[in-house]
Parts: sequence; structure tokens; C-alpha cells
Amino acid sequence: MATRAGRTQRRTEALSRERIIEVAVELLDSAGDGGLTFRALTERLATGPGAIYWHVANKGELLEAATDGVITAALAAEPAEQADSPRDRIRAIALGLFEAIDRHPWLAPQLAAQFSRKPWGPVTPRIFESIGRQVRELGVPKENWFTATSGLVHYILGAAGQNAANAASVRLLRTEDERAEFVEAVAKAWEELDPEEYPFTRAVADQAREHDDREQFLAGIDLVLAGITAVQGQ
Amino acid sequence: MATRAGRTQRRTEALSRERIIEVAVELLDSAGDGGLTFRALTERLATGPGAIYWHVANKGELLEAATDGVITAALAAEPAEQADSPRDRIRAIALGLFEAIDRHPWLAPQLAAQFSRKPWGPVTPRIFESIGRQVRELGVPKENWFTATSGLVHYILGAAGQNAANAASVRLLRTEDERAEFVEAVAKAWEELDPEEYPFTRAVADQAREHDDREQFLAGIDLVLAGITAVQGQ
DNA sequence: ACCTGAACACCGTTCAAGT
DNA sequence: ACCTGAACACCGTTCAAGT
Repeated sequence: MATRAGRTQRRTEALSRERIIEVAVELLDSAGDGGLTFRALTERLATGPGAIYWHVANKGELLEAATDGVITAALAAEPAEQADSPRDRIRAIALGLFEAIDRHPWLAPQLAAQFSRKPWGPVTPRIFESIGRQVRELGVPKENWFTATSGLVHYILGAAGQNAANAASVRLLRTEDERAEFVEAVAKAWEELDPEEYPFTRAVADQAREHDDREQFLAGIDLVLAGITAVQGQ
Repeated sequence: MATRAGRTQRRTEALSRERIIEVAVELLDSAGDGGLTFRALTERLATGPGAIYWHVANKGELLEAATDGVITAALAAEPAEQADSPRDRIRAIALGLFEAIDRHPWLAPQLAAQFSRKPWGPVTPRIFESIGRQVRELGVPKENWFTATSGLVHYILGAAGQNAANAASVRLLRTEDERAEFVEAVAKAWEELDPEEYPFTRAVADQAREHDDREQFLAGIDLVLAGITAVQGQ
């Protein structure tokens, strides 16, 4: 195994904040929300808990740093430059966030927490800025900037968060077959609801069965975008 | 203290699943997400952990039951009947959910989890049905029912979840003064961002300072509603 | 059928001690 | 300055034993 510096080292690759965060993300990705423990961390890094606490204040800070890292990467990878309308760029950014949350489902609750509990932290402004710039270029009048951007961001985080978790659901169901099975089970359950109490949900079970997560997500984005342009009467 | 049955009892009010869930909600409301522990539960109920496990399978089931109870109450209290357009009824239902999450901030992550991990459970269809019926009455064509309803529900849960947590933030800030302080701190932080990297967020800091959570939330609902009617070209 | 409470495995965090 | 690892307080859950 090659080391960073190029020379072969014994066992220790020298502990660092970055290395700890990297392993934290790996643990979260592979073992889900409960996979990040200090025991697992010390094992993978071949140290004691004290060493980790020297680089990181506590578990909360570690989660924040992991979240910030992944989100920054997702926003930086923006294929948004390629799209040539603000509308398409918003769709691209939204899809990038959707896919980041899909790949790292532990992000969803983490993002919600940081957005509400720590809006002064790095993550909130990063997402807000990214979407907001495109809203401005959409020609939305200034007094509606905040409302329009909040609306989009809330939808994105809400929808992505909701969808994300079935990706990693009970035991990470990653394959298409498993996803299909999951969707089928839900549609079946909805079809078996009491006709008196749940006429609408029953009527819509078939659409739930047929839907594709990504398409559905983008259709929602289009809905909010249509609303934004409709409200300004343009 | 009067007992349910009217007669004065010694110490034990007879343990029951309902009583356990009731106390669980109290603990979550007063002490936040981490407030629900089996130790606290056994203390308040004057029993041992084994007694609780007799009535409830585990902590997860307890959280599900608490969530279902509070949401069912919120949807039943619908002042939606009073409103006389489907549009106003959607606003009323949405606001009811917003306020339930505001009063019980622990609901937010719980709802997200149940929506994605357990869409066959009782909570998802209840919310979906409630909003969906009004979408149908809005005159939305059948093939758009699922998309329109999902869009609304995702926005509601996303926005309510995001807003909710500052209600109970670090140490439940319930008074208007504390809320105002929180909002002011965020606006200040946004104004101090790097002008090169965050021009939009800085420009919008003032709107963030002035905004009212409820108004903002409803403006977002209107955005999605406008989108729904715009998309069907009516 | 319902409840008791000691015990188990595991968690995040601390801290005196080493280098 | 950076790391070690035993120890602490706390957690969800189990289970033999009681009534």
C-alpha cells in the first residue's frame, strides 16, 4: 500500500483530523447511522480514544465535519456549468444533492439538524448560495429571493431526505431488485388499506408502484419552479 | 391527585401501553430527543425496565407509537372543515402539521424516518391521504395526483422539520425574545460572510432577519400550490 | 398475565500518564 | 505536541425469579 508521502511506513500513517473524518465517512457509509462509534474508529485507526479526542472535540463535531466535506464535494462537482439555463442549473444542483444523500443516507438527518440548529455553520450558506444564485438569474424580483430559495431548499432536503433512507433502509438495499421489491411492498400495503378511510391513497398506489425516485424528485423541482415563475406573474 | 377511575389509588395506576406512550411524549417534549430513556421512563412510572418491555417491544416501537399518536391528533383537530376551498384546507392541514412539529420538535426526524423506512406504517398514509384528498378536489388530473401530493408532503415535512428544530434548538428556546435573538444571530453571521464567495446569501440576510416562520412556511405552500395549478395549465 | 431488578454488552468521554 | 488505555457514567435490552 502506498502512503501519501510516497515512502512505506510501518503501521502508523500519522493520525490527522482529515484521516479521522475520512474513516468516519467510510464507517457511516458502510454501516449506517449507528456505524460510527469511537470503538470502531479506534480499531480502524489503530489508536485509543484519547488520540481521536486530541484532533476532534466530540462526536457531534466529527459528524458536522463529515457532512460539510461530503456536501462541499457534491456542490463542487456541479455539472451546473454545462447547463445553459438557470432552470437547468437548479435541476443539476438539486440532483447532485439528491445523489449525495442517496449515496450517503446518513446525510439526511445531519443536514436537517445543521440547517435548523446551526444555520450559521458552513453547510447552510453553501447550499443556500448555490441555489440562490440561480434563483436570482431566473429573474425573480429581489423581494422574493428569500422565499423562492427557501422553498426550493426545503423541498430538496425534504424530498431527498425522505427518499434517501429507503436506499439504506433496514439493511442497505442498494441493488435495483431490492429497491423494486421495497416499492412493490409499499404499493401492496397501500392497496390493502381500508377503502372507507383511505380512498385517495388506495387510488394512488399504482402511481406509487410505477414511480422512479429521480424522475419524481425532479418533477417536484419543476413544480416549485413553476410556482416561482407563476407567482411573479411571468 | 384524582385517578382515572375516580377512586384514590396507592401508588400504582396500573401500567399500560397507553400510559407508557403518554409519559414517553412528556419526556420527549420536556427534555428533547435524548430525554427518552428507559431509566427516566422507569422512574416516572415507578417500575423496572422489564415491566415496560412487557407492553412495548423496544425503544423504536415506542417512538413510532408516540409519533403516530401525536400526528393522528394533529390531523384530527383539522380546522380544515371550516375552510371552504381545497386550497385553504391544504393550508390549514399544513399549518396544523407545522405547529405539531413546532410543539414536538422530536417529531421531525421521526417523521422522516417513518416516511422513508416504514411507508407501510400508519403515519405515512394518514398524512398522504389527508393532503391528497384536497389535491383531488383542487381539480388536479388523476395522473398528476401522486406527483402533486408528494411535492406538497415533501415540502411540508422538509420545511417544518427545518424550522422545528430551532424551536427546541440547543436548550428549548420557546419565548419570542429567544427566537428573535436566534434569527438575529443568523442574519449577522450571514452578513459577515465572504463577499466573493457568498454574494447572494449576504444580499438576502436582511430578508432572513425580517421573516416570520409561519408566514414563510405558508408562502412556500403557496409556491407549490401555484406550481401545481400552473403545471396543469389552468 | 404481569411485574421486579440485577446483570450484560456497549456507548461517548475523561484524564493521569507516557513519549 | 501528540498519543495511550484504563476508568466512569450512562445507555438499551435480557432474563430468572417472583406474584
